[in-house]
Amino acid sequence: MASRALDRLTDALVRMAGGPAELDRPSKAEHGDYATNVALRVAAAKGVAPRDFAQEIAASAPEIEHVERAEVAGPGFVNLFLSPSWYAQALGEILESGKDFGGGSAETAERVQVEMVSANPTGPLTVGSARNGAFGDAVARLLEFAGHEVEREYYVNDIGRQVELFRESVEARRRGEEPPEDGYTGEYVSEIASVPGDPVDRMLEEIKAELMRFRITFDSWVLQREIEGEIAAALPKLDTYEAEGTTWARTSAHGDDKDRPLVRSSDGSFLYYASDVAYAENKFARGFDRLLYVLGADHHGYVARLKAAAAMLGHDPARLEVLIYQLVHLVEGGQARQASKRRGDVVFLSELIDKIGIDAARWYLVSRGHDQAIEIDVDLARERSEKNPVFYVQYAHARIAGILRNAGGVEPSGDGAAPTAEERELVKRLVELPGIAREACERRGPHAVTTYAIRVADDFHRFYHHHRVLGTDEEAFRLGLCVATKSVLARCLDLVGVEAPDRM
RNA sequence: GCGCCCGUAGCUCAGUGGAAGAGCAGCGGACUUCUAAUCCGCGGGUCGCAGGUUCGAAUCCUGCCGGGCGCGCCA
Repeated sequence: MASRALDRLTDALVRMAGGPAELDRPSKAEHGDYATNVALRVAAAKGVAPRDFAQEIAASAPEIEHVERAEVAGPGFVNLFLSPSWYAQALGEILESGKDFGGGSAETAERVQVEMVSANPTGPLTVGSARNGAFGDAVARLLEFAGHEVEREYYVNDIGRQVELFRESVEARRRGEEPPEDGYTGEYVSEIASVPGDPVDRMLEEIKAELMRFRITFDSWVLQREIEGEIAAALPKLDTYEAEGTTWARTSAHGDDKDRPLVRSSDGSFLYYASDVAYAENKFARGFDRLLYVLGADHHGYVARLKAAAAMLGHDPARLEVLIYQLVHLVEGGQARQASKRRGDVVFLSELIDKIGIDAARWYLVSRGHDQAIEIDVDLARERSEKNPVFYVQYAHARIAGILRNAGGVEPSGDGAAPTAEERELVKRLVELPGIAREACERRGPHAVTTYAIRVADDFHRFYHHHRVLGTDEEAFRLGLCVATKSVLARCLDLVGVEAPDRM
């Protein structure tokens, strides 16, 4: 947590105790506004009993500005009870910060490249690619909000066996013949076949349009064809040897579990790892401070070899970061559907969007930890779309917009005489945003944002139900709460690429 | 066989050393109101199992069980 109002409390406790302090929100109201473990953390180092030390802290805590009283609890927690002045200050600071509230947490701004989606142009985007994009784009947005400069890139595998197989499959269809062995057979193959032109070019255009519809815009598109020409220059920088009639990269000496072949024995053409190396070198040469690769769990074996490439090329492997997300499994009609483009038995992003909408799709795909497999029951996702948490959060935003539309000339303010329980909870929730945004960014975990947004909406709906805003003695303060809450909700939604409607 | 990931309420999942949570599903309540797509209440747990570290473990370490993904000339 890192709002200024919170930081000042933490700093004061650190000075008082002479050691590290953390503030937590207790689950029970009788445990105060905030609880600190400072006595537990420091007592051991000082060689005193935790509870005794906690007593000392609790006794002098009221000397800290805005601390009304303090109690010792459990093994040595200190529960802090804050005065109304703290809430006024905290809310005032949020209003003052406006749209910037919670941002700019980066200590040093970096140039970061996020390579994501990069699906082969051999078929429409699947829900797996959608998770890649929703996750990668949310991470990119978090990085930008923290103050980093981000470039989004899509790597197009426009050459190689798969795209040739795709071309042959389409051409076979045009001639009315059976597709080749292991060829592509989906319905979309027929559609591509029915219009003239190169199937790969056309597929790529469809992917670009689909991504735009999904609100993901790329700054650059790199073709494997272009990288291929840089392989010859990159390979000499590697640690290689000849064996079995081919050239190998000694990646096992750099953390990989086995070496990787660079050249195909049969015809001397470059293999995929050679392109990986050249592409990584190409990225580093563009001067990025950090390279993020967003890959599905079925590519987790790439982590070690990509880092090995960075090391062999003379770069710090820590600057090359691979973000792995678990796969998206689909269930429809009680049957699992495997994501395989070649068999054509797969749910495409377009189908998911048609059924549950862009907002729900983006929300749902980032709202779980990236290490967690997502199981989507396609039928159920549609039926329950109105109960999707995204609507709950959007509704809170729209409700506030409604209040603000009806508001007269009263100026929103942080000053309130004696905030009620619901108002206190809401303010404490809002001041969490900076910490949530920073942690979500540093851990590359945007799902923390959606989890937090639900809590904010929860606290607001509760406040709304218990207290009228307009035409009350507390109108200025409550309007301030509304403005701040709307801003925080809008920020959270934007960070995951979901719209914040003013009306629903 | 080896590597990565997962195992928390009936279901879907948050919670990476500090007092076990949310949503959905179930049951019962609340609309002369700034939006009832909301709110209030109730029930529900050997945090996969067993050890270890620690004042303190769902969280860290070891082993095991169960599930997912992957394991050089495809990308």
